[in-house]
Amino acid sequence: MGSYPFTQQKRLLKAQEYRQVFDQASYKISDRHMLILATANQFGQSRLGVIIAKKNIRLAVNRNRIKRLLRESFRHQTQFPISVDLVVMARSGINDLSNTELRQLLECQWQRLIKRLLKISYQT
RNA sequence: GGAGUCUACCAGGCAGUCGCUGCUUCAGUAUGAUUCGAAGUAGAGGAAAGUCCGGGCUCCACAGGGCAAGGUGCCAGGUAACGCCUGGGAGGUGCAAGCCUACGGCUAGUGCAGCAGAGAGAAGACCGCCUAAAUAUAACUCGUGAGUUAUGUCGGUAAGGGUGAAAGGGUGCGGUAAGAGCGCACCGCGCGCGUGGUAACAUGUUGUGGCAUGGUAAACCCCACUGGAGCAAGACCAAAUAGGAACCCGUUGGCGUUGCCCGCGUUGGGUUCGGGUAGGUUGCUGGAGGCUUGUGGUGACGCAGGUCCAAGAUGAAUGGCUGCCCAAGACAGAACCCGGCUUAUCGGUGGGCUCCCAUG
Repeated sequence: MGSYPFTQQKRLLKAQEYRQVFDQASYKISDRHMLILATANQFGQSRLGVIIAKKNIRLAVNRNRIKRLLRESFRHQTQFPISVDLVVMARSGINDLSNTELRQLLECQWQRLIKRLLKISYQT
């Protein structure tokens, strides 16, 4: 049975690491709830960073909820063909989604990303 | 039983499974640090919120005094302290239990007050009231300036009407031309004194004043009290980089000093010190701590004993999924820590008190 741990190595921790993703973002997936930036890394495992602006989601309780759901969904996601650094930026509409809706939406976004990644890796 | 009021408390639960953070123990590589693995254990709130006050803690400033700005403001007590709490007083409100109060000083000064109204602060004559004094006209009487009556002017007047939120104490009697604290009695008010109370204040007065003292100080102002900034405080370690210091090596190197030599200036390499950016460590949770027993106090709270240890993250943990149950889950997430205040909030539980109805 898979345990899917989520340790410090699987997160973006420093401002510099976030900046790298912003500067070299080779893949972008966007809709009205969120924006996902991604870039390939050399660590052998994918890493996640989350940005939720106070302006978009006012209450700390809701910011925590979205952050946790994002992490949980990312933790169960093991199908990336190459290791990538991700930054997920929340937009204000995301707070209207229920837990179930958000989970389904994220599942869908991961599939879109995987397709893009596969396409690139075939070309190279 | 119904209605109300005050106060204390709870904040969905259980099971399975996959994770996250701290701590403890065990095991492995290779001593240790560290990392990984396993097990155990702990892991948001009554408001964690707003950041509105007060402290602890840290740094800065500090001989003493003054000025400015802001805040607080009945009295006493509690407290580390407060703008908080408790008790008391005063005023308002409710049948009551209760609740509310920005509650120092406009008999220090300055200012302000729409509309209405004659007049809004050493006030005022619109209607009304008066003809005593002054004066004008007319009539009459006595007889040449006096009297009486009538009408008016000036004048007197704050009783009555009218305006207004408010008209410069109220009622009665005297008084007067009419009136008026003008005088008196009672009531009210101020001052003084007595009594009770630590005091705010209450109460009495067979003392006194003759009404002088309208409102507004979240208007200026007067009186009393009041250092500043914050954990991104502060402390430590420390790649990089700028410009430095000391020592050593070389001085047989380069450049300049007219060509050469000496000398001088400048330049080099290494080590250490210092510096402090990125980053890291610490501050960081055992405390004005919780629970409980006794005791002092009307109470807030104090004192003494016993017992317990209850989050500590740092891109930031405390969650996801599945199933079951019910009264169907609100507001909402620690970020140095406490004491308050304010605001948000689905429901529910216990206790005290008041009023109404019924029964005994």
